[in-house]
Amino acid sequence: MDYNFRKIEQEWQQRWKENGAYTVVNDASKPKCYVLDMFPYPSGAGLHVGHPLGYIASDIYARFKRLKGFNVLHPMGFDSFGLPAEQYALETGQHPALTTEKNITTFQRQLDKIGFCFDWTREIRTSDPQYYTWTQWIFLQLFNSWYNPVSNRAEPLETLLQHFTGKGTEGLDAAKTSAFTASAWKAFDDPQKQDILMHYRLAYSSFGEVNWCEALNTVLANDEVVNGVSERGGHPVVKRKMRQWYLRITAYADRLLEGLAQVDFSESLKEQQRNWIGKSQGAEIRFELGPAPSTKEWGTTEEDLDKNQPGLTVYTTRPDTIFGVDFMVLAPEHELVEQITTADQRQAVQDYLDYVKSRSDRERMAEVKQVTGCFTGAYAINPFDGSEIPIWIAEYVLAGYGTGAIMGVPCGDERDFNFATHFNIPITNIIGDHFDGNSANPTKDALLTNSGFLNGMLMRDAIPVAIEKLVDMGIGRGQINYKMRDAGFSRQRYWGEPFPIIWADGMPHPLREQDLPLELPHVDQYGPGPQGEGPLANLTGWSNTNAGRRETSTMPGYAGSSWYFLRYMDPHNTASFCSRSASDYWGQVDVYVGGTEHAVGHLLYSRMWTKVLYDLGHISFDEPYKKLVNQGMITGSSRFVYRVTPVREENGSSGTTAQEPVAFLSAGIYTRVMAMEPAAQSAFLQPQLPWITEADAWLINPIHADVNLVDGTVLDVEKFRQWKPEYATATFLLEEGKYLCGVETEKMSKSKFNTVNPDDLVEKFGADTFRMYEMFLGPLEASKPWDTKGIEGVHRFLKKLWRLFYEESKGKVWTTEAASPADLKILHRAIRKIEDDTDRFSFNTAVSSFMIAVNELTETGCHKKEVLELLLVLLVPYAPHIAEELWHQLGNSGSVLDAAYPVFNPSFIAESVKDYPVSINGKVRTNMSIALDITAAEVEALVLNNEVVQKWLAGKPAKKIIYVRNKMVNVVI
RNA sequence: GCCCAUGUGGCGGAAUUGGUAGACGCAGCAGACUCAAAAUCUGCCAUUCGCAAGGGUGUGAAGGUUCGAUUCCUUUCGUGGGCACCA
Repeated sequence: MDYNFRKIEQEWQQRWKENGAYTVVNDASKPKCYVLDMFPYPSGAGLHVGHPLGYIASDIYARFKRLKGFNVLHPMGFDSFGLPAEQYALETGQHPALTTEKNITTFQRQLDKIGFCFDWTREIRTSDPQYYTWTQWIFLQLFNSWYNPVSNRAEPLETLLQHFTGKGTEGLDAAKTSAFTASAWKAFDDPQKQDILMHYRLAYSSFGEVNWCEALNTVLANDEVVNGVSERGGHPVVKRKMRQWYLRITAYADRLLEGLAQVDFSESLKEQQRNWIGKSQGAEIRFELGPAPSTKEWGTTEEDLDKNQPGLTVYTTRPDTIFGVDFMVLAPEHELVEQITTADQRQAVQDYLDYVKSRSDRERMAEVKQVTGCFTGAYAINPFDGSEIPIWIAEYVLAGYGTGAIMGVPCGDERDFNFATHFNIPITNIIGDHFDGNSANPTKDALLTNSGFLNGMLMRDAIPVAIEKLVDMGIGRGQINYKMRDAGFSRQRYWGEPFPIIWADGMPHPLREQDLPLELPHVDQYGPGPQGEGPLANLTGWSNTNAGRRETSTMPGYAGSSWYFLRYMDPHNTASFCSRSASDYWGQVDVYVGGTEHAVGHLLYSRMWTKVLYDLGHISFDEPYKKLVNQGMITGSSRFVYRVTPVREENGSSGTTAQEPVAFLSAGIYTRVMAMEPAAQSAFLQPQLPWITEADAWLINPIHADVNLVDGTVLDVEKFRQWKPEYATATFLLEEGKYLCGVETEKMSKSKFNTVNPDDLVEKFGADTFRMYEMFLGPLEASKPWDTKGIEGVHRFLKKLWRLFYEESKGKVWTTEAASPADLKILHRAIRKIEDDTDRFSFNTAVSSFMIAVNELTETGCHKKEVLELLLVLLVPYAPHIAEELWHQLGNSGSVLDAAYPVFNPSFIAESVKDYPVSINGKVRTNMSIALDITAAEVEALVLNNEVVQKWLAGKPAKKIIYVRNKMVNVVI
């Protein structure tokens, strides 16, 4: 009886499907565990071996937890709204709904072959109206809520209205709108009130500068723009003023930051989120404008800091360096520029502004190091010593951050130093020896000099002192800034959730909840609508209603994915997005598995939505994911052949027509030839390639060969000849009868011919082998190269395991004989190691431990059911088909997953496993067994009586015996 | 430039987190079985000295702490990723 994996896997997959083996019910009697994968976008391109990596890991973990008695939720679905399907529709005219459906079918078929334990009854698709009705519902919650800075949470708009009616804007952040009193509020008309409310809503519409991508004909969020081009497709992105929907994620900046302390994410991912949020603490300082020191009394109240007051307000994180200010710089777009520029500088400033305008964002980004700027002719006054500070404009200061103006402290800031040096602005040194005159020193640990009342203070201590003084003088205050901006939430596209909004009288009116879902209407044309609107604007019959005109943009891709993990808990609920009992039971996602590419997009948005739903009382937790595991990339291992190409006389370009001779050099020959002088090269090649005449008449180029035509590094020459017509008659220069390819590790991509299709491997080796091999490749979180050759080792292991039960010649070999202590030692060591490894997501070492155990059992000839059965329990998360099959062969019924075996009970592990090494003088070590938790004296007696130790001590007394942790005994002679 | 990772045989990687470095697998070499192939099995496989027994060296490099360092600290180099005029 052979290991017939094809038959076994097909039968078990069939059985699982028929029995609904992985259907999960909300069973409050069992502890829960929620294991989630980042759901895929169903793209049309097929899978390669890198794609299932995370799914396999989560599948193993899900089964493992079920084995340990947990009720495990392990669902799968599709992020089925999105740009690519619509781009495809534009090119081919196929409706996105159709292509998406088709892609999902393919996707599911591929996944099913690998034997995942997804509960498909809970499948969700973000483009399904049953699903997006709740996306729209949550949008309305956001629209009808505001962030109360006093209670520090989101609240329904009613509490804001109460506040306005009672106290006006008193106690609220004044920056949002200009202040008004309760009576003024009551006097406003409706449009005025709506306009004010819009400044508070968590989802709001506003006229502002957006990232516009002409090629995609839509607005993009900041995280969808990378280096000035769109993340998808790499199209140019420009700034444009438009009316847009936004998500007030900035209100949650602090809580998103603080929440990172409670979640188990990798340090680098947390760092990425922190960088994105970009919190910085500093101060805003207002400087009086020159030219001469003013005699005006400084104000002392908050209102005096109003930006409308004369003066220049800057933002700095280093108010301690205020005596080192040698110049001011405004962003070119700063509103004061026009006002303060003096007559003799007007032309120069205008020229500079023209220059700045002429430069694109990309140019600006590419030439970061270039120092440019222009003096305005105006001066600000240092409030402490009355000195005049020249005010410049320069593009390195950004209008959108802080106040759009900075104070230049060249001795402490690199950019300021470069600026001062470039424009010959004298530099004031306020840090004594710490400044050497050649470069800025951004230290906080220097003692201040030349700094008036701050003299002699440590800089980091001077920061609060300086702020306090500024507050006393009424010219400054502590201020926290964030780099993060509110997230753009509308797209001028078709394939997304329609907004449940109707515009009338210039105001947005939400649909009533009972009118949801607002279904996406069918279109035949996917081109843009008029005036920068999306395709929905072309459907005038749909967009014009009695109540007004519908919002024609749609929600972005991240809308549906920001809350999908909640829907899995209660996917068929028609009364709410998820019943409170379901979300209370399942709670946070215990383990979330996915790539790092969503670090600052999806992961931040879904964290925010969770916090909003929590604040509004819809769920009981405010962080969605307890633990996040980022699987690493599987890189492709590309194979190269080295082609010798003649250079055409006429134009000097290399030829590729079929008539021309084609030759390939094996990798070793290539290396040798490349090391030769040109004359030697032709002398070497000519005997074999007669068409080579002169040294400069040919070229040698490495080109990608399809990895599927290569076994290890040996090229299958015959298959290669058939690959492309022009290779059919090629000459191959071999080494020892073989053509060897060059190897390089690169990202997997079709164009590099280094992708490997999982279907082929599953067909050839089986799903169990494939699953275990993907895990065996290396640590889950590391990026590692794919090597098809290695899969045979894992396949051999499974065959070896099978032979512990059945052998071809003898048939059944397993017995009911009782296990010996030696057998149990092998088993128990495996249990301890594999359980621990699986718990820590160290799947590669767990697979190794399986191999060791099977090797040992084979070696000792152990075929005992008692031992093998428990091994299957351990194995079922990794290789479910073979484990279930053999489990049945042993005469068991039901699934191994539900076997109530005491495998994972700590007391189950025999004493036999516990042996500990002894180390003497750091030199000699051997194994000996000692009991746990014995006293130092007992250890001493044990060690000294130990035969091996006696031998090495050779009669000499030990000076000291150290009982180290990990039960290691160490003796110093 | 800043931040975060990371560096171990020909290759992927292991080392119970300070305790026998190189587990396990791939590749390679030698052998068994076979008419042959496949499959399977056995042995060798960091480096150096040695016939051997047995030594020496060795975890990117240089220091340090420790009885003991791949692991901790300092400096430095290489690779990968993120951020990038955020004041």
